[in-house]
Amino acid sequence: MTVWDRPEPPTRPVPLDRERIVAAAIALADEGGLEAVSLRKVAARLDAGPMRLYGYISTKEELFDLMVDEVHAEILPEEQPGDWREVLRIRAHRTRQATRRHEWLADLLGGRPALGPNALAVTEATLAALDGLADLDTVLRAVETVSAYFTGAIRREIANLRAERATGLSKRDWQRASGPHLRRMLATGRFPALAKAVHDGTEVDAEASFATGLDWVLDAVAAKLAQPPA
Amino acid sequence: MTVWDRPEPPTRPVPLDRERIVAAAIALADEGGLEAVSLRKVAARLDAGPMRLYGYISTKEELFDLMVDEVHAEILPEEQPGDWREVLRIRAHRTRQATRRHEWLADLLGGRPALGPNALAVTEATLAALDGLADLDTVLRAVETVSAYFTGAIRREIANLRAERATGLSKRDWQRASGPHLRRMLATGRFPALAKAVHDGTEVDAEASFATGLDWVLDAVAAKLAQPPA
DNA sequence: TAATAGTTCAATACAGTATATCGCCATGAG
DNA sequence: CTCATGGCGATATACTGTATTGAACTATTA
Repeated sequence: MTVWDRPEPPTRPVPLDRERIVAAAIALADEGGLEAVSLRKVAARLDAGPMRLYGYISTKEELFDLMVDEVHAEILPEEQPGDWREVLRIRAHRTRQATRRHEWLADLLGGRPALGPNALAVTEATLAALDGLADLDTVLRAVETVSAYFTGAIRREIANLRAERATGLSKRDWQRASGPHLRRMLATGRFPALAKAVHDGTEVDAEASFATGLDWVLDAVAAKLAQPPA
Repeated sequence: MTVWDRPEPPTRPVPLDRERIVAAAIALADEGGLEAVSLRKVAARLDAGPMRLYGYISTKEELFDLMVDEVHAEILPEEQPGDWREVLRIRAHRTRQATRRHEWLADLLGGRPALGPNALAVTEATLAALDGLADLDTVLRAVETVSAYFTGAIRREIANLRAERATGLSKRDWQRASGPHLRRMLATGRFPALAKAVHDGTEVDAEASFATGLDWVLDAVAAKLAQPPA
């Protein structure tokens, strides 16, 4: 027996911490979606038994919360522009980009209040940028309205993207041909306006349509912020 | 042995169909949330074995899609007003109300493209109301922007509602006291704007804040629809 | 140094999940 | 009455999250 086949010493297990667990979970989710995240697989990726994780997190939901918060660190920009409108626009776009990097985020977005440190930091930065522009309630409503928009828009975008991927078709063709199902539905003649929309609608890229809608909402918010408090 | 204790004849199982399955699933979800919906429990509620369902649906996801579409029947109003703005507003409010009756809908809203007959009918009605108001692409963006808003807003509302329920506190108090966690966070002084918002923000009821944000978005959309096509 | 207390981790266990496979039984036709 | 067919249900598989329990190792105390 040479040194080479002497058995490895019983590998002192690498100490775990939340960060490493969350990182492993995110990696798993990036590769195979949220459903690929199981405590067993996360643990396996860290060379640990499943039960080991429960020393650091107390439930799978909590792990998801931690994952969401971790991504919020990517969303928070390094430095903020002074213009409130730009702050909101950038936040929306960064959230969208983060979701494109981590598609599973779409499944979690808006599903639970985000109270982790990074999410709070994002909120803080947003509120700070709008502070004093109008009475507090108006400001809050402005922020919430914009967030509601981009949350919903991002979710829909990802939902469509997945549907396209599943059929391997572009959005146009997807709606045109989408399985026999939609075809049949449209062929019934019960949905003339929809049929026309599917037929005549231009295919606009997702980013542009996201940005356009966002600008509309920002316009609306600007108008309300400009009004003197009632 | 009297007639009364004569054993029941081997109950010819009630024939199943999608409608009954979906209804059972919705009942389960209404009572215990989406996570309470398992194929086993749905089947049990219909006095059937789990495998029986696979003759009518091919996967659990499909069952969820059917549930969502079923609720869309509640969302589609009997008769539409002529005013496009009212049409959009009513659709938003009806979606919100449906989600309050079926909270689990919040978990599914926007998660997948809604292509069932009822969902298509809702879309059809909406598009019909906006037909001709502007060029098609603008109309589509208008509809999508409004949908994105109310989807996101409804999800957040339900998320908050659940969080409040979990702690048994009102929104105000929830944020004030919310476990030790948020308290500690705010106490660090790292989130002054947020702290001020939590401290000074008036508690507005969910419906009013939903309606206000919706009006803002509708204002924005109105402005864009009014503009002559570029 | 010896013994003991305590903490940390992993194996096992349990109850549940979605879904595939297969064999039986009941109903229909001939 | 017999036979075939097809729907149905029981069983099986490979997972899931999580509770419990016991073992092994660390640190402390006598």
